[in-house]
Amino acid sequence: MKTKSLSLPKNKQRLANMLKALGNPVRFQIMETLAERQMCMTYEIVETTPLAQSTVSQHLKVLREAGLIQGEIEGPATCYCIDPEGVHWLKDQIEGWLPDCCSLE
Amino acid sequence: MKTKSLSLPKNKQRLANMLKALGNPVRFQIMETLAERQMCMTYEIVETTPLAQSTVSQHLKVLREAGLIQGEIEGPATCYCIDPEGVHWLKDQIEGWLPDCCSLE
DNA sequence: GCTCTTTATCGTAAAATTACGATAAAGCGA
DNA sequence: TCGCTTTATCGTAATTTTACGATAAAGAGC
Repeated sequence: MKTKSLSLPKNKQRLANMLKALGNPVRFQIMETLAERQMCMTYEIVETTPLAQSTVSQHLKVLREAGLIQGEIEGPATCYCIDPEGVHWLKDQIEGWLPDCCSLE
Repeated sequence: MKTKSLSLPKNKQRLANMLKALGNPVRFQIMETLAERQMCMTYEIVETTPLAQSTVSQHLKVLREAGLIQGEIEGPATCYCIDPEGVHWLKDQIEGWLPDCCSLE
């Protein structure tokens, strides 16, 4: 008994999706780790958390599908980094959001 | 079996909380309605959604507790509007977030 | 006083999220 | 080839979120 449709326009939907992905503290921290280190193997990200590998892998999937990170298979491992286009788009959207009230200055 | 602590610093915690609140499409749309109309009685917000009054009231509570809106009791009703300070703070945080990569130009 | 309107909260059920271990799948080196 | 490492996915349980109706609380008007 959840998610009563209420479809937003595609842009807003994408934005809300990104915000939701970032709203989880684990995923939020993963983004900061990736920003700091430029790129990480999955197992390195796992090491920065108290969580199981499978759990982290799922969080990475959420971030990937939201367009916030990108992963490249590299031998048996995967190398993740921030998706600069996605994050740029997000920042752009937020900056122009609710322009009537609350603009910066 | 959820929410393995992982405490973020207080600022980031607040930011993640706001993002989570905005990640829900209903709440996202409520923010836009409030931005457009400046202020709304609760029942007006309910009318903009297909949801029950009690459900909308809960969503408003989440937004209020995240510091994104403020409600003022006005007679038997409540008048909601955007919390400009909170939204300003959010925009500020996002703008300065992940400065190493992905800065706007 | 009584009724009507408006809203928040409570109790609840349904659905989604989060987490884990176990299991695949795929590359590397001996 | 056979292990070993690394990762993604599957099946699952626990928790949280979302939604509703019913109920309280509080002001306005008669």
